[in-house]
Amino acid sequence: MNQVSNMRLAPPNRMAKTARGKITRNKLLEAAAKEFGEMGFHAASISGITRAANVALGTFYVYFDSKEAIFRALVDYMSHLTRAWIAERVGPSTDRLDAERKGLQAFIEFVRGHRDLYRLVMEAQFVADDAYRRYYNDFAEAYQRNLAAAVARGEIRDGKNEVRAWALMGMSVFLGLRYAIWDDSQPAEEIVAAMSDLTEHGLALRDPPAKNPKKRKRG
Amino acid sequence: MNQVSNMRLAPPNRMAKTARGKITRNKLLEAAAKEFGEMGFHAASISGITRAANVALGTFYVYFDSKEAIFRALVDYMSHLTRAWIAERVGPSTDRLDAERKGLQAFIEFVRGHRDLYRLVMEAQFVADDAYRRYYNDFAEAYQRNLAAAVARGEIRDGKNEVRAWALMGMSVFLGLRYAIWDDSQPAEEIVAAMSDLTEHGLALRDPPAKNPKKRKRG
Amino acid sequence: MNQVSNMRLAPPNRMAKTARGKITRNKLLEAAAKEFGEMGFHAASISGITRAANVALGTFYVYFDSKEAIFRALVDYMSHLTRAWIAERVGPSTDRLDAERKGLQAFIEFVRGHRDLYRLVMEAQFVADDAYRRYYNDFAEAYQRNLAAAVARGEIRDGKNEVRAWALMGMSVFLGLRYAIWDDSQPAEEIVAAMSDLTEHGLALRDPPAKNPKKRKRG
Amino acid sequence: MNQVSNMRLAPPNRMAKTARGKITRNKLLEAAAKEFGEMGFHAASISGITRAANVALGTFYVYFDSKEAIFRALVDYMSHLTRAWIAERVGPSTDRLDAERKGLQAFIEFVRGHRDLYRLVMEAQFVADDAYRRYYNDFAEAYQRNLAAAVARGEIRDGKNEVRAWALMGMSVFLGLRYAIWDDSQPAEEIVAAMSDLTEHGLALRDPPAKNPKKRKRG
DNA sequence: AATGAATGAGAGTTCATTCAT
DNA sequence: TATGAATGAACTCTCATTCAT
Repeated sequence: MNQVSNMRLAPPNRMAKTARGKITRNKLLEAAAKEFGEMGFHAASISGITRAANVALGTFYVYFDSKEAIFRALVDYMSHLTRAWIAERVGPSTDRLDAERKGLQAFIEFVRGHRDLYRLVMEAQFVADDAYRRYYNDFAEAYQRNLAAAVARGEIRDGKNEVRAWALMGMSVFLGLRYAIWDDSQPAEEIVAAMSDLTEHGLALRDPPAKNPKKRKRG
Repeated sequence: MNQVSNMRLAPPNRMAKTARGKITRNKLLEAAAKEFGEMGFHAASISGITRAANVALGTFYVYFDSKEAIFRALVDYMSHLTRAWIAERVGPSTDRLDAERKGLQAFIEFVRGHRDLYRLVMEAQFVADDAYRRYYNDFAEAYQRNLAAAVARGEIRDGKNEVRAWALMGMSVFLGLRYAIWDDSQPAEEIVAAMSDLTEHGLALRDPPAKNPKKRKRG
Repeated sequence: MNQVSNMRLAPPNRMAKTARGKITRNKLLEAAAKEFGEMGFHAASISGITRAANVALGTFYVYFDSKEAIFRALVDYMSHLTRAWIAERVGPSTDRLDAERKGLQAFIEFVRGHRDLYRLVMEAQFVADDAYRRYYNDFAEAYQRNLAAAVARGEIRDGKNEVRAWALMGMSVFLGLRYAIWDDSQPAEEIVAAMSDLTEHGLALRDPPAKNPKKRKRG
Repeated sequence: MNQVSNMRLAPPNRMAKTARGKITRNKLLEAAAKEFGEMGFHAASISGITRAANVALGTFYVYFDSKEAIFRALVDYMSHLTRAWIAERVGPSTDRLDAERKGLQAFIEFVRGHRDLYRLVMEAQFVADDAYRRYYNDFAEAYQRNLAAAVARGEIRDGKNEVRAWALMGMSVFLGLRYAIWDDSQPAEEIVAAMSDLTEHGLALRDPPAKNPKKRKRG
């Protein structure tokens, strides 16, 4: 459950100067992740966080400027964490369609394993809009680049990659919400298979229903 | 901008019995929609709402049980409003792919015209999760039914319609966020065209990359 | 001791709309005057004020925006109170020197009777500097006008009345501090007599020390 | 502006034993003078002081017992500084009226050059009342002695010198506030001239309005 | 002598909700 | 139906001070 303890980086704000300080700071980050994730930003309280972290109330303000500041730190951290997780599972140089499948699979697994933390990202839209936008804009840009590269390699059809990136992110996010956060009973593979079919071949019939079947050579 | 005044229904809670009462209740709903949309649930205040509605503070509780109650009423109302708007623009019996195009177009237009109100729906996830789930579950069910019917009619390929429904909703929502709420400068038609291409034909090359390049007709 | 209950005006901020409201507001003003006067601005607490006023904590903020706001209200109020007190005792149309005597006498009596309240005015310099300046600037202007009028009437010698006004105010304030706030054992009349002698005739010998001692009648 | 570094004395509290210690202590005093002067006692913070002094927070308590302690040290120091400055400029043995003029001139110049530090003295009334009283009592006593001596020398009229001392100090303080701290645009000489005229000759006409107008030479 | 992490009491302020009128 | 005064729990944040290193 110790979802934040494996943070390699300790996001800025007010850095600790001693080892003890770093430990305390991390305890606070972990406790905050838990509190925010479980109760939401507004229901979470600083005193709850410090209680969970086993430090005095004032200690919080030694390391963070405000409730919002630690929240932002966590959102930014999640950005790295999500990307790292997915990148690791997608691997370096697969073809795009395979990467999509692996990416969604990794994403769903990630959300299932970090439900609370992911909730926090979604709530950022209403607490730290700029951090939220940054999170998805960064993601979208990388996505777009990957799509463009795949087009260039002749792996996928050409298209408006920016829109595609946002559409694909939206899919993942909603599938994550529905099949990871709300109900994780279905095997990720099934979700992935269903979505892959959609994203790869679309809804349309391969040979679109022709009025006059004879005329058809193809689309 | 009087977005709520044309509410036909006045959602439950505490119905007004007199004409005067109905007017007051509607003033409160409108004011609340504006306040919640502009400032978010937590930053909005009852006193802000009553001030905007030009009634005394106590009057609020004549018509609504709590801050959350009026918020829920608005979320539910939005559900009807969105669906009505889209249904009207998609029309009765088009083929599914066309309906998808029209539906997304209508959705983007709707969000662009009701930015604040739509924000409120998204925030529901953190304020009234059940209302939020209901909102999307209802949507997803209808969506699923439509897809199933289209499959039955032989209009689209078969597939796991539940997943498809959530994926397609996610696309719309994210495209709405990106191209309606954050930046509405691009013509909706372009977004629709780009997404349609994706949802209809997918990313994969029409003739999937053949082992033997000779066989390819186009690439 | 009920020093503020005889306030006729209730300074603005957030006016009460009902009789009950006015009463509550005045209770708060009285309690605040006492608290600020006795403990000083920083040591005084809102909860102390509301406790003394016998209302709930939140009630304070129904009538005042902040701790500073009620403090300012009291400073401004003191300005009126002081002036009214003195004006009443000096009477309408005496000659200037007599007015000075009566004014100082009234001032010392006022400070002796409103020690705490007067302390509050002095502290304003460090809490609400603008209110403090306004207080003395207003006073100084009136003073200056009176001096000018007296000069015009041939009652007193001509001179730079602005400087005179500030100097005379300074005298009064310090004598008030020393002989009213710190130690009120000496009869006001004696202080007044001593200061009048100074302000009327100055320190210099009546016949200024002549080069030629013969001319001196007394020394 | 290094106003405190030339402190010869380092007031008690906790003396430094090493040269390094003395330097640190002085850095703290200087930083505190600046912080208190600029922001006032309550808005100033120990951490602000140590930051300005470029030492760690804990170091403060090596040299001073408390925030109030260092404040007091500065008030006492100011007492010496003010007196020294004025004494130097008034010189040893002038006649009293001339000394008054020179004294006020020196005082105004001093305040103009040490605005912040002087502010600190005034605030002492609300932070360290005893130090404040000591400050002015000491001043008043010296003043009184000077006046008595001048009376004895036949330089000035006899009168109640204690009251005179407080009155004259009040004048100076208020003129300093008005013409040094709030607005220093007017030449000190003009202020001094105007006040000297008042303190030397008073307000009254030289030949007080006689019953028998014939005797009047002027007015 | 110097450091800086840790403390925790206490402050001002907000605001949904209640209730007497 | 409408009012608006009153409530008080709960919150975030500050900062002088202590103490182990």
